[in-house]
Amino acid sequence: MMTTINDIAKLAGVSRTTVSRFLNSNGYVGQEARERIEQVIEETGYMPSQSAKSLRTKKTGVIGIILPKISTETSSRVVSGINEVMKKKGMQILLTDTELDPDKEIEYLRLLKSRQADGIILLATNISERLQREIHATPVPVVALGQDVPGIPSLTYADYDASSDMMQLLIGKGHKRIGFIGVAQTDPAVGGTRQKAYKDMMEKHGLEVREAWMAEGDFSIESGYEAMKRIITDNRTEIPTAVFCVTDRMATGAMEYLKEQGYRIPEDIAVAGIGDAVMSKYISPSLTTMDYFNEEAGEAIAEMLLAIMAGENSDKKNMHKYRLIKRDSV
Amino acid sequence: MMTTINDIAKLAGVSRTTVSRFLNSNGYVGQEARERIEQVIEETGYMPSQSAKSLRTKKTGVIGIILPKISTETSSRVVSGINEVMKKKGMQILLTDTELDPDKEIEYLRLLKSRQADGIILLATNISERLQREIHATPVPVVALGQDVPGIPSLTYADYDASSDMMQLLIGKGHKRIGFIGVAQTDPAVGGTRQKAYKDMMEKHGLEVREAWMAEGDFSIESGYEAMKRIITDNRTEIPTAVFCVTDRMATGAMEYLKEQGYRIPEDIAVAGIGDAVMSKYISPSLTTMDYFNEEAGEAIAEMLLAIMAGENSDKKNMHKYRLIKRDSV
DNA sequence: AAATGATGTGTAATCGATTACACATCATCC
DNA sequence: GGATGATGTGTAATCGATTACACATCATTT
Repeated sequence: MMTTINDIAKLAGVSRTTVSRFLNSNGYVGQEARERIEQVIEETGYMPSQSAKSLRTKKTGVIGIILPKISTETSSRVVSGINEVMKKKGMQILLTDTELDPDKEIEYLRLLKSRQADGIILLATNISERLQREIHATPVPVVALGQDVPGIPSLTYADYDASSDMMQLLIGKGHKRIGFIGVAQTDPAVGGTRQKAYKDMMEKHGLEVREAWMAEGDFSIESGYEAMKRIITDNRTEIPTAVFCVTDRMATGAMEYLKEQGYRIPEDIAVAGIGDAVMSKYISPSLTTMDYFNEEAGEAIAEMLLAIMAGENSDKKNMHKYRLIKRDSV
Repeated sequence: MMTTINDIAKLAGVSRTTVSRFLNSNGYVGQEARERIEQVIEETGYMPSQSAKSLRTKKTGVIGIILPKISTETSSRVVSGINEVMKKKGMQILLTDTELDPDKEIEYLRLLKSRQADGIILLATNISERLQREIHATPVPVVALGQDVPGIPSLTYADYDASSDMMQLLIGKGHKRIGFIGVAQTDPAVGGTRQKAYKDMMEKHGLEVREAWMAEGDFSIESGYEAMKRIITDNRTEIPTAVFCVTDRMATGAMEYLKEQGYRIPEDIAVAGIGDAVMSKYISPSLTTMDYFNEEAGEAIAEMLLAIMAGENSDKKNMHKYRLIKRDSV
């Protein structure tokens, strides 16, 4: 069937040890042997079995990625960045998708362990005790992106600062009644930190944080639409003059509702998002948002993982840069 | 270090054969042995080594995907669909990204072969001789999505019909001067077929196919913008009254340019795209486009691959359904 | 000329699983 | 009560690579 190192050895008239040395370019291999092996490999199209190799070396050349959802813009940018640096090291990427289910984060951690991934990048949505225990029981390096998971190196987005800056922009424009569309608190970064920054900034500037101006969505465009609808219909008299949405998708949904109802953006109500989805530049009005440089973040976390795999004793907690993109919705 | 099947056997006081039988639930395992093994596994958190398993069984439980570009909406939808069906079978996905480089398609085919993927899904951008030869030399099933690669089963989008339908819509609205923004012919499906449908339909309805009304982009939004610009500036007197773009991204770019120049869409110029990018619904005016059901296509190609892996002698060439989405840009 | 080190190659153990085969034991059937 | 088949377990070969170790040859050094 598949040609093996033994076949190559036989055909080239050498021992498989020599073939192995040739393949891995370690140890000495004579000119003659080298040429014969080269030729036989060429003829047969031989490729070493990774399974056999991994069994011996304990290295698979694969790094696992645990994503909350495969088909989101953020995920694909991050994966692209990770891939960018990993492929240079000849490493492949094994993808898993938790579909936002915390149990699956644990399940996939186990799975990647059994597949002996050389390292794991976790885009967590929670930081439960169980998850932390499971990570601890993982013999290969695990790093987290976007969420500060205690005990492991991570690269997080500067959610607090970015959200504060966005609020600052809104407040600087004179807005007093600012609404908020967030997500569930179980997600510490997106649900927790961004909301905390919102509240802190409101209080810091002596502005009222009114429950009725806050609504929760689930990352989807539709949920942004519904959240906005709730805010408007629950506040007949005093509706907000600006709304801070924690994602661009929800901001897009919110804008849809507002436009439908005849509100002018930003004259009647300003809208801000986070994430710089491609779309945000092309909707009308274009959306003021935060660029989180997801692809670069992917590259950075990959570099971190690589460094740790190379033995660097890293316990780093890094924060990634961000950039405010002012457009027409504010 | 890692606990192995031997450790489990020793701790449970049985042979590793029995443990293996327990793990794979084949052969008989007595009640007592079963319980002891169960307990030891629980205690140790043991997970069988996939490398060792694969070495023996020749099955890795991994299927490889070769993508032209990881971070596109199409790719991530397709991958999501593939993942959807693969995970039910306990299969993992190994991603590779050719960055639109035909040589890499071959390189990754080799790589996936050496990693002994159980099957390969190829989202090809070309169908060169070399590629076909390499596929032929691959001992595991290879299927193609989106491109009809001779000699292997494939699921293609109904590019000709979909494009014809779109042209029909445009022509039905009374347009006579219809422009076209395409991509390089090296991509048979997107570059070739869609353009052919455009030309055929023009001719069929006795409409002039003017070179100056056709421009080529590279899938990017910016290239759509530039292509539109070229069409407008090269046709001072007789500009098209409609433009058919082969992707939504390029259509978006084209619309940007038109809006910038003060053209009204669709009154002055109608624009149509293909792909139903999320964005297309939210830009102004919303874009008339074709839904290719990428996620379902991903599921379908995964099912095809699975069937072939299960021994079904499939040589099928399927075509995926599509749906015209009429919105406001036409 | 003997010692030394570089060069080149092979033998055999090993990684952690699966599985064909052999061998017990025990209940059931005629 | 011996044949039969189901149940339960172990021995050992095997998958395809890597690598420690041994050994041979040859050139160079002293």
